[in-house]
Amino acid sequence: MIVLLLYSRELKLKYGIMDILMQSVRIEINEKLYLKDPESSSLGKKIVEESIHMIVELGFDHFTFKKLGAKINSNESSIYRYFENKQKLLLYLAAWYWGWMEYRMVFATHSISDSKEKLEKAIEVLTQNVEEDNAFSHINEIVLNQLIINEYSNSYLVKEVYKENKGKKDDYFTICKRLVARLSEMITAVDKKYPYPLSLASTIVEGSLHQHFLKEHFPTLTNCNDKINPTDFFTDLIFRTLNQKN
Amino acid sequence: MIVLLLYSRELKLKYGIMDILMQSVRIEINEKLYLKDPESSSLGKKIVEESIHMIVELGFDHFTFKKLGAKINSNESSIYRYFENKQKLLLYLAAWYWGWMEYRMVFATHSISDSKEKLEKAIEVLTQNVEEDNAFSHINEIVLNQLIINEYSNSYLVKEVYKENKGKKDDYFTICKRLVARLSEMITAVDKKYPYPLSLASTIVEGSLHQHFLKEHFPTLTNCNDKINPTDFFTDLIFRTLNQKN
DNA sequence: CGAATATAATAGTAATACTATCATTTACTA
DNA sequence: TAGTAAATGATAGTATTACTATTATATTCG
Repeated sequence: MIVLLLYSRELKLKYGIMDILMQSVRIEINEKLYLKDPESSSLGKKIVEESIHMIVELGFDHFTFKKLGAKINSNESSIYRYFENKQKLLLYLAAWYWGWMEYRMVFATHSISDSKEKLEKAIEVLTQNVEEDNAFSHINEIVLNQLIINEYSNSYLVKEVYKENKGKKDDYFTICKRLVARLSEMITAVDKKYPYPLSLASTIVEGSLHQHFLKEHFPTLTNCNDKINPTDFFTDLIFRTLNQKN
Repeated sequence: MIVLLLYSRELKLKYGIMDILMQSVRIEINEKLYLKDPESSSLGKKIVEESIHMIVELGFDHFTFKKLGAKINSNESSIYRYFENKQKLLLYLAAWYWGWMEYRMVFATHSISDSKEKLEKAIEVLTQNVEEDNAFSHINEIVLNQLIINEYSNSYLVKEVYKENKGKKDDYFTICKRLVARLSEMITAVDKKYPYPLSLASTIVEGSLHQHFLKEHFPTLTNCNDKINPTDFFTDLIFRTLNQKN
């Protein structure tokens, strides 16, 4: 869930309302993903902040707590007090990412009453490349977006997750599930008769990451490039699909 | 490429033509993926055969050459003579899988002249769950299909691949690229004006794996289940999308 | 100021991902 | 059929990883 704090009138005047909101948004994350809340200390924040850069740089496989400790002038053992292991840290980052995406999607679509427009906006938010960091949170969203594009599958392919937590596995993905459910509802609002709203929603969410990945690493497998982006492709796809006159 | 050997008339009578073809099909795999061709010896075949089962059982992360050696009554060091490391072995298996899919797709669609029918058949072959093993090759295709569903992303997310092989990285995926290109052409044949045939093709190919994965591990994120399968979803999606009358 | 708490430093363990060496079996050839 | 090359097996060894445990040193807070 998202927690909003109240800010003074002065602050609201100084920054825009969106910025204020961003500043005060806190993305709530499943407690089982950490041992000690990284938001509760400056070391914790540094761990999260720097791990994002490091995973993007080295790839998840070559990322270790020891290397991270060295980089932030801290110690391996200290990092272990925040996260059980690096898989949990990755899941934490993924949860944060989905929470943030959900927040942006809900925020951007909330005031739109036309269902088509609403869905269009949602797709835009979900499939766009993140190009601006809100600069309030310690998390660099641009780099985090890159991380998720590169490693997203790791975050749910780690067999640990669903072996360790039989029955509870879904907990880790509550946010992502909620996001897909919301998108699915928007699809249904546009076309009540469409029979696969959930599959279409999950295809948009993960297909978008995939197209971004292809664009970067295997450009011959996609039409996306500097000019055409995944948003164009998916917007076109969804509106061709819904409300057919057959 | 696919190599066909010639068989005697007797054999052709004994088995059907498809079976014969299957028996004589050999999927050619990039030589850089192995040190010694595993098809060239019984040990090599055992390595490939048993590794598939083991990776599905343990998950790729917990799979090791030592464990595999124990299982096939061979030695870690012997396996290293066939494959540089387990990542390469996974890439080998993925290459085999895509080669086999391409073969099935080409075979199944070759004689169809109507472009819609052709595309429909291709989608069917690519998105269906593999339920029958051809029983000729030593590779169990049902289990391999399961492996690819579980671990496919590993096979191209391993940073090694595109760090080690800058510029050459695509080589490992030639077959997959060719498959997507063929599918893309079939899409264009149905609708010459459709602007994203490559993206649509890659979305089908990887989206199908993803839907199979969700069906199994996160059923609330998909409409696919025992009755509805990814083939239904994608067939519907593609034919709604192409040849709109707008 | 003292006590709790957080962090750092160090050491140690078991597993992994290899490499190297040498012994043995098998296959092939003169 | 002996003799040799090639394939495989057995064993050992190394560096790295993913931790756990222990103890020492800061830092914070009542």
